[in-house]
Amino acid sequence: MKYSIPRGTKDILPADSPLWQKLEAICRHVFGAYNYHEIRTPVFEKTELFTRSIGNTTDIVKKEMYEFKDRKGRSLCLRPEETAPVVRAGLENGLIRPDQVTKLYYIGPMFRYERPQAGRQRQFHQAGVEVFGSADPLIDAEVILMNVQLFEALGLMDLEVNMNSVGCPKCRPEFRQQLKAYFKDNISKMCDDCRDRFEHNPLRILDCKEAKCQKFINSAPASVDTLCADCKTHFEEVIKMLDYQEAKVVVNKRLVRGLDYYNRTTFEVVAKSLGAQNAISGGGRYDDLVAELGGKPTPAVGFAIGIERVIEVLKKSEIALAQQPKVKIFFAALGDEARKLAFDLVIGYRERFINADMDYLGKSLKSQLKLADKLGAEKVIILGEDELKKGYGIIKDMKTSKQEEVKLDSLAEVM
RNA sequence: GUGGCCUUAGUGUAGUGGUAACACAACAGAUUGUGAUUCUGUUAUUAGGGGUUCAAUUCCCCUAGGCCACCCCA
Repeated sequence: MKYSIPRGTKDILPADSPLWQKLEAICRHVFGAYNYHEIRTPVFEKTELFTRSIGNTTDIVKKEMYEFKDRKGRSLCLRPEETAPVVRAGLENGLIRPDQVTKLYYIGPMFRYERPQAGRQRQFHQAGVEVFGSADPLIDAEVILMNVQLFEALGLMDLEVNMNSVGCPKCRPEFRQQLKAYFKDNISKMCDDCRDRFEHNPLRILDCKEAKCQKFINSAPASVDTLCADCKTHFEEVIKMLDYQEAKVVVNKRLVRGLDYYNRTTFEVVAKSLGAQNAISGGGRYDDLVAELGGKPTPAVGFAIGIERVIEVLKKSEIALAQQPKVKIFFAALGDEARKLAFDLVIGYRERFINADMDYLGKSLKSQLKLADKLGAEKVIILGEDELKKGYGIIKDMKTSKQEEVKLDSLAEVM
């Protein structure tokens, strides 16, 4: 094959696209019910937007960005995530204001230069929401509940919703210190990755999967125990609201999120059926990002779902696969005269938005009927030279195989 | 970026150091204008490049891609 698809990307073929459409429609439906409005931003942005927001030390920025220079030498990046672009767009267009609540959602492709694997591609799709302007725990709860409702609406089962609080710039340094103090003595006995994390990002040690590290991690201090008074109250309020709504959310003290901008509430939903890359959505609060990107200090919360991963779960669980549209009426014509008439009639049906089709290859009647059958046609109109001469066509019901003769001028009204 | 497995017709799979098999799909036909069945036929120089050999699809190396895991993340 001379041309093949770039590594880590996938074509979404007609067999799958109805499922995508269904998923997107349900996202819009649920987000709409919570009064979120769609925003669409460019797939590329100035590189600096991402280095500022996501954090210079994260893998995303260090080695996963599709960066390029345009013809004027400006450094641009294919977006690896959409929170920063939404903040940028919201600020630039006056949508985000400290004194009002703004609710936005987006659906679209993201790009990260990673080694492909199950549930991980270089171009993948996310649907996400962002709320700006409120620090109220109700908003944290609302966003989590909306996420849960979305998955329920899709019929997903065996999900686990984890949440945690990572504190704020006031109390997180304290937690970091405690962690480093705790691991200091034993870090030499832990894995290479953890030793690296100890230096650069001690919080990440908490979700290491190595057995030899686990025994030390188990009794490590938890972020929720070192929260400052404000963060603690906030966290408790969120939990209270979720309990009140009977949401099945589990507090997971080990949950750490990768992006630098998160503070206080973080959460993620994992699907047990998926394998290593099993997080199907993730998000949290990021109260300092808007100011970091040049706006007035404005609290915010958001999350994103990984569409490919959700699609995988949907396929595995055999949840009602959406159907391709089927042909309602098919015209089998023989001879130039008849084909011309058939074309005229087909167009007429289509103008009324009735799915109609015909043969374009000059096939035999037998082949045309075979095709009609394959397309799932309900009715076939047979137009042969003999019929044409006599001024009628044959209408055949493909289910019952019954045929009847119908006058040509009433063929436009069969369906 | 690291590691393991893999790469044969449209799809899914056999197989052997001597010039490729099966299933499904697709297309065509079965006395010439009627669909799901049945029968027949048609459809591949075995990912690309290099090497070993009289000879490679089968052995070795490289490249590309796929799958899976680590890292990380949705």
